[in-house]
Amino acid sequence: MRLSRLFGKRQREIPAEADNISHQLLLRSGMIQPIAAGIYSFLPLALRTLRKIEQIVREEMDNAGGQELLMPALQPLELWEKTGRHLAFGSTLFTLDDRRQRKLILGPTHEEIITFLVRHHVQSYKDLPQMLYQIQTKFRDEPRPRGGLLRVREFPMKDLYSFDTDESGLEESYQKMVQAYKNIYTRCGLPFIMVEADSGAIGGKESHEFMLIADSGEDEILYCKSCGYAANLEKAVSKRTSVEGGQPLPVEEIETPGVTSIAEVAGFLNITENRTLKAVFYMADGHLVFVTTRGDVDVNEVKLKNTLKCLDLRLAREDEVSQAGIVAGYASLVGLKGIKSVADESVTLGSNFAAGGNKPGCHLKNVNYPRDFNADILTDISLTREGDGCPKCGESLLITRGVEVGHVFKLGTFLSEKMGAYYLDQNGVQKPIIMGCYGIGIGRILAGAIEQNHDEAGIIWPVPIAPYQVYLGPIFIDKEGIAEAGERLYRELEEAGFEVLYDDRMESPGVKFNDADLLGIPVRLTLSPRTLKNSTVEVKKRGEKESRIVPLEGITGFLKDILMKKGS
RNA sequence: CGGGGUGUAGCGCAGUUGGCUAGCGCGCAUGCUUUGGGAGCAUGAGGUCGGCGGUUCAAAUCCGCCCACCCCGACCA
Repeated sequence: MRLSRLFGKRQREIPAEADNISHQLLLRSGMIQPIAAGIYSFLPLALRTLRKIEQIVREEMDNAGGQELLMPALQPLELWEKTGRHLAFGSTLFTLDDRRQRKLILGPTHEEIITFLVRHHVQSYKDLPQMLYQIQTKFRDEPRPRGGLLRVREFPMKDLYSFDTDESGLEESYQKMVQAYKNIYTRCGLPFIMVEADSGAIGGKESHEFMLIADSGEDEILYCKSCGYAANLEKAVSKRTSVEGGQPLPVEEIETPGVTSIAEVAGFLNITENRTLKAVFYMADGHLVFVTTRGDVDVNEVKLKNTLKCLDLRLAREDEVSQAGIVAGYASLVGLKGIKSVADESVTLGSNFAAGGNKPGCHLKNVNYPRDFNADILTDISLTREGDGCPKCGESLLITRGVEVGHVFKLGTFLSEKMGAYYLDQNGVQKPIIMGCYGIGIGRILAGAIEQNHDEAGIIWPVPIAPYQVYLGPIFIDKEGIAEAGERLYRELEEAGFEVLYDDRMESPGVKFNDADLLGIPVRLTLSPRTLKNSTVEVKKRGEKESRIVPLEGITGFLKDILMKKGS
């Protein structure tokens, strides 16, 4: 490709709207163009990288036993009403009416469609297992698109669905996909981490996410250096530790006027925060829920939401709390009746806690579980923090940020049951098909790759997903045979099978070098009167400081070597 | 949806106590001179000042309503 003809202008200045690095570089390099919030055009350069990522994904899916197909983006809302998932997706679902006022949606994912398909084409255990996938555009009306391609409303995604007869089959499919995913990120040249995850709106049981480590990532990951445990913040658990509080003593009332927060209570009584009980109030699908934890523990709202099995969860407003007869600042579960309650396990890990007295200006000392209070649900709803003990080995957990570029779920049978996707087993017994689903955000890999691989000057593409492998930039192109030599070399490289971006522009060296750096093509070739005189060319790898002079004779072999080399 | 911010040429910005033909840098076009890390000079093209309405002799500038986009939070590949 001739740079003079390449569609998509590079920009010298950082676009004002772009805040994070991949967004800035994608815009500056002329790879994407926004048209509305979270909606972008992919220009030729970006599309080449996208296609390369897709190809790697496709090969790994095929290798793992997947079959590619293509489902419609346009889906009847009816299908979603059948599974009830239109409620879980809520207004994230793009909806529209056709000319007969039939409700349609733009698919945010394809479990409904694929299950419908499979229901019609699978009858017997002999038809299973199956792994079906597609690479297709997904639509999600995200509440807040952000970060360029990191979070958008229309995006290309690979989604594979597995169908098995039993749990061990699902486990096998799941492991095949995990391995395929690992292969994909490795082949793309992108360091990743696999973490335990919450399954969110998709539903289901076990779930893992694949993260590209990057500071701009939206997700927080807790991980253990010594045993390898890693989990998304919303899923992470920690080793729970008990607080020494001594033998249970009789409950005692204390006057605590104006003392409401945990910090104030602890200070007033001269005890540590983990010797108190915290009360937090949520509205779950419109109902007030009393949530209590030990004073040093924060609530993990995702865990709480899963525990309550509710669709909508938010902190309750003051008026909602007082309407329920609760005295904010002095509340506890001691003697409280008629309100749904959830307690974190931490309330059992200690004794003689300080808690609210359920009347203004009053707290209780020596509150003990379960002697003095109980909760409808006792479980882990704690927010794990950096420094907490690893649940597996007890070492201190570390925290980092990542960009989620893949997510695998064990779905089980709830979708197949709702959609009527059954098979007959060897004994002629009808059983629901066991499902798994596996997604990769192709466009997000592109953005994540830039987040991971850049410097002040621009992008540094890993070779396997670079839009072009070689940037060929003759300088002083108007001088003694340079243009001709450039054209000759361009032709030679293309004939040898290299993907070459040929900078045929009449520009100063500085302009060309800066553009080459911005675009991040892995290898830069510079042809100049100086090098040409000795029948040589200057070769510089994008990620390296030093360049070297190489004879034109045999240049294709030389390039092959450095492009193949690992880590380049 | 809550909180914050911004809309003036392709990009980055100035101008906003109302006042002349709306400016600057980059980029773009033409010409000459240049050229190993974003060259110089000259000439030139390019604007519904986010939109609608109002106030006024006069609005980018004041008032009202609306829209769009960005950032922080609740959600996700």
